Amino acid sequence: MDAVQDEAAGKRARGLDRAFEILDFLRQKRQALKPNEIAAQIGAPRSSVYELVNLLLQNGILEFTGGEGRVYLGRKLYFLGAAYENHFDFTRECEAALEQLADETRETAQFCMLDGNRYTVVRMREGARPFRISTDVGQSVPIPWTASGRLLVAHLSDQEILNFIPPQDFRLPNGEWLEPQTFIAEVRQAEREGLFTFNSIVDSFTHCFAVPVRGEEGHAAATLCLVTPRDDGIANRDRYLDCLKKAAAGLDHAPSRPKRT
Amino acid sequence: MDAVQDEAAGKRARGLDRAFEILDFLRQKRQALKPNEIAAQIGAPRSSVYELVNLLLQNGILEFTGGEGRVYLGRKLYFLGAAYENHFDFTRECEAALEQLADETRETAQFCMLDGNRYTVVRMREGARPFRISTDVGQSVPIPWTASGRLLVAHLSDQEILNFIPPQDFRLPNGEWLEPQTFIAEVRQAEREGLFTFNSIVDSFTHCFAVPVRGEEGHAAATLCLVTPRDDGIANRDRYLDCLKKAAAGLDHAPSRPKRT
DNA sequence: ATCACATGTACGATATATTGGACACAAATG
DNA sequence: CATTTGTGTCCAATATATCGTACATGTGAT
Repeated sequence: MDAVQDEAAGKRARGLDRAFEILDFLRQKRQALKPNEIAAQIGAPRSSVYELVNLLLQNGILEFTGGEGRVYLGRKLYFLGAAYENHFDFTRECEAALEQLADETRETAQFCMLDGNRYTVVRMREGARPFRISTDVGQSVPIPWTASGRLLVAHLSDQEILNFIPPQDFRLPNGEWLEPQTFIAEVRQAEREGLFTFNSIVDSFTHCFAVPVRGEEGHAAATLCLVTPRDDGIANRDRYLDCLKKAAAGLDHAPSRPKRT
Repeated sequence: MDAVQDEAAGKRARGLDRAFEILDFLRQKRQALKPNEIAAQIGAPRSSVYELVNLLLQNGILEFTGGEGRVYLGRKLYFLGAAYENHFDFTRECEAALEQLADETRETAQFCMLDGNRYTVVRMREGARPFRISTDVGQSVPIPWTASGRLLVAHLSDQEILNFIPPQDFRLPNGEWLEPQTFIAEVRQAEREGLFTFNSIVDSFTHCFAVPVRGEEGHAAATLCLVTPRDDGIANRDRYLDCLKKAAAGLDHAPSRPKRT
């Protein structure tokens, strides 16, 4: 519904929201930070951050690490994440699919999902020529920057897409502005064709292939992608797409199916 | 400090604490539940639980699954847990150690840690005779019930141990009462010897071996364990302990060492 | 039909969590 | 030496989150 909640000025933030904002921020930074630094960088009152950090420390959600009072994500989060992974048991099948893709194509293969209203690489298998991939596993990236993004929002209406994606995420990394209507047209095209491919707009030398992995609700719960050198990708387009579709078929309905019961 | 905080009557619970209580409860249950059921089973006001569940749903911390409005741990927790695992990169080395133990002993090997003030099996490798192990991976268990428990609290003073472990956890599964002083004596013995072994008090047919894996602070951050049939365990005691110590030495200082930086 | 129960929603009262600002201290900077 | 910056703690004010209660619904039992 309200994708952006922190727009009103002079309003107090809810502790829970702030807490998860802190956790997400630490995940993005991927390093331990002092409460003071966190407060400054997320633009939250220092006293609130100190209070919340202490609460989270007591719960094992955060841990002291790196010295100097720095904190990072805690063990409890690992346990909770492991329980999620155990329930929605996509990991094993996912790894097998990536393995298969890597074997057949020798290219870099990725398993991607939405993280809130952004895109993230959940698992990756490096290809035979491991060139520098621009997005690391676990980093969240604006949806419009990625081929997978076209598939992951395809179940939403045009208006829902516009509400869902933060407006500033249509600003591409090279500074250009991607017209939302252009993006939506690509989404609809991807939806019809059941795939999306393009020359990456994050770098200037890769071609990206994405196909949907469908969940219980029938829409794309995740995607499988290949990231290839541009020449290679264009030369092997049909074969690569076949490999992707085959691998995705093996995962379909898996990501949201409980392990048992 | 204050291990038990929900003792005072007529006091409001803090949303954050309640929220993580809900998450932990779902993890213990390992299944999706309706908000109503959660409220009833953790003894929290229904209106509060509905409010919190909705907040957590909006944040992706919880997800609808299983129909009928049931909720379970969400994808965001998986991402946060993965970030923790990536930072404190014990997984790879841990798996190798378990593999090695399983090869050398053919017995069930476990990697265990504290989860707050209880004990949990983080990873397990089934042995050649996979009999029914009483504790599953991810379930949390009273510290006094386990061999590892003796090692995991050994860095605390006697008084700290008593404050740390919930009093009711000294009630053993067979109904007997384990005198805290007896437990503490065993803790000190384990600390001196750098190991603890006993016939399991959870079941009646296994023998347990535990050795510490030391973290940066020098005390047991985790343990490696073997769970064996009693005869086997007693017959091979010395060899098994050697295997454990060797494997633990390979992990020492690893659990809390960042991958890089 | 009547009752009991499970489930979800709505709302007001009040206990309290969030917040800005003051304070203390150390370290860096001029 | 004076000043600025970074860090953490403490405190009171008030906006609001929590919680009891009431209400609405569906379902199954008696």
